[in-house]
Order: sequence, then structure tokens, then C-alpha cells
Amino acid sequence: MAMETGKDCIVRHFSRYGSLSEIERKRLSALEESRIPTEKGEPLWLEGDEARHFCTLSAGWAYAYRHFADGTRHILELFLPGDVIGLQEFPFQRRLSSVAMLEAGEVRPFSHHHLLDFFRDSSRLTALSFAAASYRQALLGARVVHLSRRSARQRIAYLLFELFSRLKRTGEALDDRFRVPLSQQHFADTLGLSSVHVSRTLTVFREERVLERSRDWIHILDPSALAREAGVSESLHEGLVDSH
Amino acid sequence: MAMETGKDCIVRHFSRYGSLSEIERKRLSALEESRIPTEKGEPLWLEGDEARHFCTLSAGWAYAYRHFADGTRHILELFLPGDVIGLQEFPFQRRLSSVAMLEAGEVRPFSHHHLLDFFRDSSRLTALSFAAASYRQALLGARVVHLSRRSARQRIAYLLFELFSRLKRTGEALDDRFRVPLSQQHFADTLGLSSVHVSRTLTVFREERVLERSRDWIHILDPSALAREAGVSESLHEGLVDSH
DNA sequence: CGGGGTTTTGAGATGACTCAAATATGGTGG
DNA sequence: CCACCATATTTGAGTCATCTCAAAACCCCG
Repeated sequence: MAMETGKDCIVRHFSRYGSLSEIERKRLSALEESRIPTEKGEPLWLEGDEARHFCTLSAGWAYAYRHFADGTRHILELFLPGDVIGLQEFPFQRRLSSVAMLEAGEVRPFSHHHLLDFFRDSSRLTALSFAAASYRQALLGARVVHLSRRSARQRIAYLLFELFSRLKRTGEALDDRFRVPLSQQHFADTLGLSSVHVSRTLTVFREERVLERSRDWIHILDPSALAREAGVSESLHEGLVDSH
Repeated sequence: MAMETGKDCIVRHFSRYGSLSEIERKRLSALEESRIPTEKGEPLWLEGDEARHFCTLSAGWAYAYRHFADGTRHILELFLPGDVIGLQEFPFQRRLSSVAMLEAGEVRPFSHHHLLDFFRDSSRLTALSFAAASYRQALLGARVVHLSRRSARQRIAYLLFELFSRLKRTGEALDDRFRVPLSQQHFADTLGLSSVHVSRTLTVFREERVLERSRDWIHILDPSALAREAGVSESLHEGLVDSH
């Protein structure tokens, strides 16, 4: 796996939401002291742990999940390289969900404290932190909508589209192919389906020549058909104002 | 409907997330200039409108929703008296979802601009704004989990528990009865079920003497049975640190 | 009282589930 | 480089929760 662009992971993340001055860039990258390599499946923290830091994911994918008494697992969020993890838990004492790596990668932790420093002396970095959190929230809102009262076809189409859009945004999906290191069980736990049904539905998509999946790769053969199925509006990925 | 506590709606909302100094209280309530009465069903804004302000809901319930091409409506969020609406759209140019009143009420608008003022000169109010946004996000995350791969019984139990918890928090649910101005169609659109099935499920709960519903009122007869069914952890409503 | 919206009930259809077995795939050590 | 193992995916068969459509009952509001 490409250890993505050695430094300035957090600078690049924040830059998504607005431009940064040289001073602000310096300020941000000064925070990136430690880089922690992580293994596939390694948990970053568990639900209920004390929440004292957040981190950027500089390489590899991760996911936030909760386990329930009946043994089921639900995946709340998928984190892609360059994303910030745990920012939204800032006002809570404890983690609301567990987070684990989907594959080997690297994270860079930051104390929640630094966020308070931003609040105190950089309204620009504050606004961008707020924007990052709001963007994440918008993704969740879209997922609420697309999970409820939609068929398995629609849910899968939607998730693939979301991932595709996000990967394009960070330049990781070049053409219509992109890598998705999720098993069908992960899809199922993200979408609220059984893994068996995910398999069947992907097979139907393949037979219809809408998309292909081999190994960790997804190849979208008919983007417009998939978009139609997903009921997708790209609005989430546009319309971000440059935090004023 | 009781026009809730004339003033300082926003002060009370922010106080949920941490204590405020006298100066900060003054600062906040100075923002509450206009009070706009709203009618049942009245939209506050529509998806795609320009997003330039947010508001507190000083009386009445509201909901955020999206309409889809196939004619279905999905409800993303329910807003209770005292809640802030539209805060999370701060970094976006346009509304991500429509918001309308469920009943007559009153809102108090604030320009997004005021938020930037907080960022510039009050780290405390900034932290509390961030906390408010994160709390909303936590609610959404919980909803993602409880909507996917759960039975109609579990979904309905969960929603009622969420509403009950939130109303207790603001002192509007005294004993086990509380007012819920939602039709079964609203429940259905919130939970991703058909209204027919909502009706059947509520009937079963009534026969099992778990809860009763008459008119706009819910009476929880067996709270522990409902909590069990909901698979609820109250953690969301505890564990808010006093924003450091 | 009458009428529109909401809720309830019935009946039949179906999408997604579970369990179970067969097959494919990738990773590892000999 | 191959054989083997563990894991992931596919396929089959039967079941069940929830859906749709439709009609009846209910209930608030005027």
C-alpha cells in the first residue's frame, strides 16, 4: 500500500474546506509529531474508552462500528486515507463507537487539546474544524436517508457511489476503477443487509453489466445506471463554501 | 401549545453543553432579536435554498426531510422545542434538506455570521457551538445504527426512547407520558417503514401492554420492556464533558 | 352532521433472511 | 512452486417480515 504523501496529511484534509495561509499550514503540520503504523484489523479504540484525542488517517482504511448484544455488528462510518477520525467526539468523555483498521496503515494522533487551542487563537482553523465536522455529519445524514426504506440494490449502489465520490475527491479513483478493501460482510454491516444478499445483489449488477468486482477492486461499467439506482445527488460533494 | 419560556431559548440550549458566564449569556441572548411565529406544516426552508442562517426552535416541533424522485419522503431529524436547527449547514452554500414545522410554533433566526463572530472572539461559545453540532451528530449516528438491520418493533421502540430521553432532558416529559405530534406516516418516514406496518406494530405493543398511544400522546406502560426492545444505551445522554 | 385526513384491518405478494453446503480465493510454509 | 488452510463468496431452498393495495372505521374540525 502506498504510504500516502509522507507529510501534511492534516493540512491536506483541512484544505478541502478552505484555503490556508502559510502560517496556518505551519501551525497545523507542527501538530503531526508521531506517526503510528497500524496493522490490519487493529482497533484504534473501543466504544466506552476515554476520548482524549483524534487522529488523521494517513494511510489505509478504517471503520467505526458498534457491537450489539445479539452479536450483530453495525458499521457507522468508513474512513478513507486523509480523513480525520474522532473529531466529533470532542465534547464527549467517552468514545461512542469503536474504530478499527480495515487494512494496514498509519495514523497520526492529536490531543483534543489542540482543538481548544484553535478555538482560542485561530478563528480560521476553528471554522475549518467546524466545516470538517459538518461535512462528516452531512455524510451521515445522507446515509440515514439512503438506508431507510430502500432496496438492497439501491443501498449498494449508493454506498459505491459515495465511496467513488470521496475517492475522486482525494484523487484515489482515477477512472471508473477503485480499490475497496471491504469484504461483503463489511458491506452488509454498513448497509444493514445480510452478506448473502449482498453477494446476490452484486451478482445481479455484474450480470446487468453495471459493475464488476474482483478482489478488492470495483469497476463501474455503467456509471449513469448506478447513479440512477442510487438516487444520488452529488450536492454533498459540491456546495462547500470556503468557510466564509 | 405553551409558548415556551419567552426568552433565552438559545442560552438554555447552549447551557446543555456547559456553563456560561454572565457575559456569555448576555452575548447570546442579545442575538435573539426577532421571533417568528410559524404555522403547522409551514416550511422553514427547502433543500437547495441558500443557507445563510440557522435558528432556535422556541416552540413547536419541526422536522428535516428530503423528497425523492419516486415520491417517497425521508425524515432525517426531528427537532424539539429548544433545539437548534441548521447549525450544521454552516459550511455549505445550500440547504441539504428541507425543514418544516410539525405544528404551530416559533423560531428565532440567527445569521451564520454570528457563528464566525464566536470563532473570532469567544473560544467558550465556539466550544459550545461545536458541542451542540457534535451532539446532533451523535444522535444521527445512533439513528444510522438503529435503522439498519433492525425489526420494525426495534425501530419504533428506539425512536420512542430517543424522544422520551430528549424530552426528559428539557423537562417536557414528566412521568411516562409525553406528547408526540407525529402521524404514523411521519413515524414511517422517519424509520423507513410503511405506515401500515407502523400501525400494526403499535397495536401489538398495545396488546402487550408495553405502551399506549392516543391522539398525540404516548404513554409508556413498561419502560424496561421498551428499552430492552430498543437495545438502548443511555450513553448518548450522559457523558457530555463540560467542553473542557 | 358532514367530510378530510388518519388509523385499522384484511389479503396476497415479495424482498430479504437464515441455514447449510459447495466453491473460489489468497496467504503460508514446506 | 505447489499444496494446504482459512477465509470469503456463491448457490440453493425454504421461511418470514414487511410491503402494497384496498376497504372500512375512526375522529377531529368546521
